[in-house]
Amino acid sequence: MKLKELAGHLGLSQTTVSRALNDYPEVKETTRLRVKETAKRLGYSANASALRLATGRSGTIGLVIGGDSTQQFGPHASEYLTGVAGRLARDEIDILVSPVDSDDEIPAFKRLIASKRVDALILGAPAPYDERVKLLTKIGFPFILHGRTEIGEVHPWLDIDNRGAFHRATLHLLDLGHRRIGMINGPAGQTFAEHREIGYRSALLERGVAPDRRLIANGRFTDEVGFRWAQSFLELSPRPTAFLAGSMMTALGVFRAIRLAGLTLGKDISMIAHDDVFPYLNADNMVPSMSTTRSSIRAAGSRVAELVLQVLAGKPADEIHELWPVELVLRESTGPAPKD
Amino acid sequence: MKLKELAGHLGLSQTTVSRALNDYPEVKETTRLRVKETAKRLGYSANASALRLATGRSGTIGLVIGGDSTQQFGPHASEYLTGVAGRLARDEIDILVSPVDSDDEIPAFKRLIASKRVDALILGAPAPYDERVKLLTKIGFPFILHGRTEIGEVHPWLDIDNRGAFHRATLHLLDLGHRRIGMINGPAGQTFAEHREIGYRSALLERGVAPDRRLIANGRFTDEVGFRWAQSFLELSPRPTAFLAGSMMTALGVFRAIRLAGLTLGKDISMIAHDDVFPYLNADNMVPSMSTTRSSIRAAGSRVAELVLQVLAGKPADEIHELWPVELVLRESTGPAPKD
DNA sequence: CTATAATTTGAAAGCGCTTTCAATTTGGTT
DNA sequence: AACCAAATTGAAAGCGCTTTCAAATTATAG
Repeated sequence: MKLKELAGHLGLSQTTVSRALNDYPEVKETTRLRVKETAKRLGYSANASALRLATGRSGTIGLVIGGDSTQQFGPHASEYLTGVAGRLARDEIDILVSPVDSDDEIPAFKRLIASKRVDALILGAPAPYDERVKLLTKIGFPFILHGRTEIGEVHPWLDIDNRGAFHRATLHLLDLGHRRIGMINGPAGQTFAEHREIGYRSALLERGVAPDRRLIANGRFTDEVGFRWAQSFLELSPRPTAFLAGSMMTALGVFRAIRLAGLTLGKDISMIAHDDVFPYLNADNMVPSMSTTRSSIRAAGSRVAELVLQVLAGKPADEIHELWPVELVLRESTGPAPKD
Repeated sequence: MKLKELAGHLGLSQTTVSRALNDYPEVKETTRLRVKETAKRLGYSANASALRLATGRSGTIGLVIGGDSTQQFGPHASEYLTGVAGRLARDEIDILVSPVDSDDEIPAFKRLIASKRVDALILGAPAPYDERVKLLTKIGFPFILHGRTEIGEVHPWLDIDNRGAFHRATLHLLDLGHRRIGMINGPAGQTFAEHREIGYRSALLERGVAPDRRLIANGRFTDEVGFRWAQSFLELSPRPTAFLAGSMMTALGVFRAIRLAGLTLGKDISMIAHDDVFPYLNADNMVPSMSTTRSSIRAAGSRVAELVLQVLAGKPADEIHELWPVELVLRESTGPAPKD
């Protein structure tokens, strides 16, 4: 069923039918109704390619997940995607998922843009000097960044206050008397991880505690990484009395290491983990329940989608900067530092 | 940069340039090289919409995740997506992620197809009498199903042997002397969950153990669901001595309930969980390490993508049926049933 | 050297839509 | 009843590519 046929059925021209379907004002109300009714009845749906070619807009937004060198989407990806998809579906915008492999990232981006496959891009997991961001700002292609870079360029972004979150969490642990706080952070080289470290360090300095680089680790957000680092930290002497974990997955590993060492979480050792709010892994339900710095990555995805639409609608880039606060939710995994 | 301009630069017609880029045999080798080189140098990349319109193929495959009534992608989704994306990227096929909301699922499908947005669909998480599958087979639209239905229709599918996996796991527990085995299954109404229950029940019957419906539960794959059901099962008397968990998330919840009841996993209580192989949650690293029925959902995603390409290449539907075996990996969470 | 076949290139139509510009119909005024 | 403005509809061009069919070029043979 193509427009021409539909027009035939109706005894109208393609022009009028097209206008009726697209709510142009100059078509008579009764014909509009008739057209829409018939279109629905016959199951007409415009050929997307033709429409895109004619309008020059693809009605598609590219979602670049995974980012850096990870050949895989993490557990965060699906939550994030859920948020993005939920928002874009409302406007009938398609999502093109790009698992750009880091080898020829930049050329791949250029092709993506040159082929007019997407109207805009949603980028995530930036490095401090992200080449993709540089490229896109240079050529003026619409995009939004989930996260931030250290590049001076003005461009739209949404980020959570990673620095603030870890600053506050660290301060809280310090106020509970902890002095040796192990930090199991995300992958080195990612801006968000660096921000978290900055927050952590600045809190220590504020309270006059010298950071110990043996207590700072980087790695992917897996239970294994959490477990290994926690174990190695616990072998130090004196050992840390508290942990900061970069993700709930990390926390699960740390949890296990603590238990395996015969220690009790919330008593011998405290922990605060960052929680991106996975519906399938609830900090509240753990035993002991987990104190977290919490920020919904799904909500962020939804908002990022909203913002990229605003970018496309012409809102100036310098008005699209959002820094989301991160909650500190105290539960049972944090307690006063044990007396020596 | 459009084809016409590129042709101008080269002093050739659009026709020849198009043919050169698409490796038509009738173009002279030297010109082909010259064309390709110049195209690359000038960063030419064909307008996707025009190309799609002209060829009638969209070069896009729709990925319908989440399926049923879940307004969200689960933790499996990202792994699955990684697999699918990895394979399709090799052929430069785009992925359109469809978070079809269950309200108007069928109309949404019809629109998706009528608008020629995708060349084929990848469906997952079917119900036994899946309307989507019925529709697609009826109208003859190319697709592959990850999972199976009870509908008689012939269509391509790939599934893991859920029945066999749970049959075997249950048999193993029975052979260890367990007689009361709690089953915390996936969402009711999904074929895979029903298959698992069938496997579980048939194993019990084989050993002359009467299934106890109080020991069979359904729910989403979250730690919370696992926790709640496990707790309620443990309150029964006599309580179960073993658990089957539908996912690693479920298992985490069960784990917690066991510990909270003062029991020891692997000694007082045994557990086998189904593991879709998440890189961020390793059954081996748990304490005690978790016995699992294991099947990589990422590998399945990759294979499903491969198969949908074969469907598009014209391979007959009745030749595309794959039932993947599921490994039973025994670790420390399973042990002989305690003496009463 | 021509005639003919084989190779290589080009002109133009068409994919299914939107949109400009022109044509037609309708309604309100004298 | 005639006229002009406003409302409504239509014809046709164009979006950027592929592909058919015809034309031009080159190679091969007589």
